[in-house]
Amino acid sequence: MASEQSENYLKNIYKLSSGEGKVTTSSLSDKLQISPASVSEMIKKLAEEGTLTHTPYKGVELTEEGKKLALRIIRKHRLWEMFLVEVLHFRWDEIDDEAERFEHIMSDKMEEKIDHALGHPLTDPHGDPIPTKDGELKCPMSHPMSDVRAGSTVRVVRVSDSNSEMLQYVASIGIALNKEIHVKQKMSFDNSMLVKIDNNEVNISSTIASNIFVENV
Amino acid sequence: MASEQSENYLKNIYKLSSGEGKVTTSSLSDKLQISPASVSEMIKKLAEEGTLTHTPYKGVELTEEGKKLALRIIRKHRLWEMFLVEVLHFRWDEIDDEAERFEHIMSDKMEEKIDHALGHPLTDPHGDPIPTKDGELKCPMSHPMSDVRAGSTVRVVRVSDSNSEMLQYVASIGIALNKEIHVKQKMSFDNSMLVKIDNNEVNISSTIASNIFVENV
DNA sequence: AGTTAAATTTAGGTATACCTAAATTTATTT
DNA sequence: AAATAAATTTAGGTATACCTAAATTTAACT
Repeated sequence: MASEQSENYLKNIYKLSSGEGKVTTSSLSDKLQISPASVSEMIKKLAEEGTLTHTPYKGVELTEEGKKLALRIIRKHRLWEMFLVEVLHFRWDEIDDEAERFEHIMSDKMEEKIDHALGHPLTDPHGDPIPTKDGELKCPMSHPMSDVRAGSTVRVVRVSDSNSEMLQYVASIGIALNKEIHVKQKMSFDNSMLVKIDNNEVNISSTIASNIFVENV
Repeated sequence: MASEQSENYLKNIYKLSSGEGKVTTSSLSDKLQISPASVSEMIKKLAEEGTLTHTPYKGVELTEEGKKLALRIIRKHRLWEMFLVEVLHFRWDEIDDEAERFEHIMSDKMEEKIDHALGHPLTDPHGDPIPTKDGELKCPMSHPMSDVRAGSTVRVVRVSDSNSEMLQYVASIGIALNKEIHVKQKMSFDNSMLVKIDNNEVNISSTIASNIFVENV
């Protein structure tokens, strides 16, 4: 069995890869808040274990086995989040940290019991799909628009409803479900994005971008 | 905050000390299945941290702070066990290992939520008392079944959770919380007991009898 | 194309928590 | 009281996973 930290790397590589394809050392370093040097080391170890392939100086890609493991962790994370909200009545904004720690120590038996107690839910409280036990993902997984690379075109599948003022603004600039968005440029200074919606160019702040969930098109 | 392993040491020192007073390196080594050398090292570290006092070659004793921490872990362990049985319908011989891992990552908020969801229970599924948040512990009036005289009828209030194999066996012969047991005979040669449970006659070894806690009925 | 900047990797070092083997202290036996 | 046995501690070493600083590779800019 992979170590707790290995699992964490796999999970986050999977998440980044759905927005980026190949995942770089620095994007992982950013996401995990671990120095690039340490990430580089760990990548070497994971490559030896066969959960990912590494092209030095280029990036990493999960193997089939690595993807299975990542989806299994994501399944545990999302089932546990669902459980926290439905059964223990945690608020939405409280659950992520709790699930973060638990996903790695959750036994397979516990996974089953929780899945059963919740009636085999298909999505977590954020609306993200819960992978199956075999590591399959029925509906495509969305990712925050903030993870999308410049040059890509994506389709909106979900807008986080944490803030109604933001929802209204987002609608006013033409963003709606199934709307296609082309990312022209990512500003390095504040991570805002220049995007094209219905032939209009708009600048979107990183805060907003991280609340708009898209799939590749 | 103490590390996960520190917590484990404190918890087990507490458990041993209630039966032994001072706890030795070798008894801890036995209980934790960690070499005496490693235990000795860890003890030195815990003594420096102030959670226990160590008289070299003699043994250790928890400080007030150490006892508080230990009882806090035990509280989390027992609350989680209760939750596993009451809410997720685990069998009571399955829960100990699950709780073992979780007790160390359970946040204070989670502790509160679970305590509330269970209606502030006073004992865990084995009948062991759950310490309060301030680290107080009230033992129920009970005695080991090995002390019961032939001819008495008693009620099970607690089964010591020291050994999961024994727990499973005990469950298999029909012994459960609040179950009534009639002691028919005590064998003088090996101190085993002939008892009646649900109209079945069973022989119980002295080892098992000393791990089943009962009250008179 | 050549230089500079950015990203990545390697080198050397830290902390935790474990191990075996050897040394030391304490307890037991003759 | 001396010798031996048992318990405990110290010494030296391992694995994981992190770090900073230096070296290397790739990308970007005149």
